Amino acid sequence: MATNDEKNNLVNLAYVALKRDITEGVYRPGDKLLMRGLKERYEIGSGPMREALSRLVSEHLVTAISQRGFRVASMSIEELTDIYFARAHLEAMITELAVKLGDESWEAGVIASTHTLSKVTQLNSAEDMLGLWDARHKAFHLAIAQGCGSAKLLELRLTMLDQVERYRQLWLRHTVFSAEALEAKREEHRQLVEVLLSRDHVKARDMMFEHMTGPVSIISEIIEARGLAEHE
Amino acid sequence: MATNDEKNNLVNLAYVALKRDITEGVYRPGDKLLMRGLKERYEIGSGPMREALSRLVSEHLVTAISQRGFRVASMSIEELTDIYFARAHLEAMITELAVKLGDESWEAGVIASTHTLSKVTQLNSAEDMLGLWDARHKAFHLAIAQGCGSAKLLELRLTMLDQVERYRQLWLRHTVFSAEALEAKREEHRQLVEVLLSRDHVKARDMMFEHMTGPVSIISEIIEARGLAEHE
DNA sequence: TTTTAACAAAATATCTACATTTTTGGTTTC
DNA sequence: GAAACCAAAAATGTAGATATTTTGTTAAAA
Repeated sequence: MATNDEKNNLVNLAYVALKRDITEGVYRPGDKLLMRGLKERYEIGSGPMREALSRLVSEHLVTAISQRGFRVASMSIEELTDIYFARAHLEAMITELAVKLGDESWEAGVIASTHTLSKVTQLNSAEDMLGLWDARHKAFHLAIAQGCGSAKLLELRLTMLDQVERYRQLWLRHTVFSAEALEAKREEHRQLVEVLLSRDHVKARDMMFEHMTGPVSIISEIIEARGLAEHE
Repeated sequence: MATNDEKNNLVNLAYVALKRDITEGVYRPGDKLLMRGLKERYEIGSGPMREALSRLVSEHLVTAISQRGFRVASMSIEELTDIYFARAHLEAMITELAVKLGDESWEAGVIASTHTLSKVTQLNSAEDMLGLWDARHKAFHLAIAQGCGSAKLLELRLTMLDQVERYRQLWLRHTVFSAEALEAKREEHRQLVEVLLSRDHVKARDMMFEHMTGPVSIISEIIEARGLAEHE
């Protein structure tokens, strides 16, 4: 038996592939997703394809109208603002809990992932560097959040992360490819960890909220510049 | 054209019907959901049925294992505790925001729904009374939450409400059918509204958190008494 | 006798191909 | 210019083929 641990049916493969294609911009916001094309691209029948689409609908990456098929969910400044507002509040709340409840192994995890993140330097390609920094940055924030001790809260957090992903990708390139921006983030993280370990939950909460809302203005500009929002 | 406004395809009908059947206990936690039976009961082919199941999976009401079909998600004291913990924190946070940001029309909405809820009295059948109180109680809490001004937060809130529904149903019968418990809730609501309107967001936050966690011990007892949890 | 292993049959899940229904977009008619 | 119509395109649904898992049986090993 190969390395297929859990779910390896066609629906899953199509789901993962389409999700990637949407977040990577192969299909752009508002694009119509024609069955014909999808079937061809993912080599799958309509039934399973619909199921995969269905999942993305529940993640708000795709919208569906009965009898009129599927579209890539549109992006807008309004959604950007709201989603980051909600996410920042959620993350801040989780952070407060983590500071209150986190034990020694939580602290260890935070410190370890901070270190790992700080070690990302120029690699073969800039693209590799992007991927690695992103992965470790996510791991860093996850390590913090895990201290809250609630599986459901962590799940909610993931929901938001999924929904924000397309917007976040825009910010990511901006940040990672600017030595200046990257250094600023590094410093923010350093201060954040300091406060976390000092167990000042009010300060930690506020700081995390600020940390999470920072990207909004940058992303806003990029969206307007590229005309990504609400194209008729 | 009839009253069908939006989505009236077979998938939706099956989704709604199955969801109701699960929350109402027609299918019990852990039950295997056989395609054969489902197809028959909801008069639908496997394709659409899978799609409906798929949606319930994303709402955590059903679990799926590749090649082994679907089951009603199990219930457990652990999940009950975690889900109410997460929900209480979320609702408390939203309440705090609502108190900070809610405008006059928000206040009006809260007062109106408080009044409407208080007017529920004995009806034809006890079952009718249950449904009406539940609907108005939900409307009351929604009216409060809407003050937060964030569509995404309200959406997260609904996610949690869906996930908690099976547990909440247990509490509902216990509360509505006991004049004593019902009166206690009424008083809690009265105090809650008082604090909301006084704009004391810290107190409102804490009070909402308490209000939301109250049912846990009651539900816990019911689950143990009925042996609903994790049946082998 | 009890346990383990091997296998075959039945039940079940998954997928494809095609049939049906609905929408879309262009053309004609008033 | 608006309404009515029609054909092409697309979405939705069904039936049945294929693949996988489960179950029951038998026989060998402990």
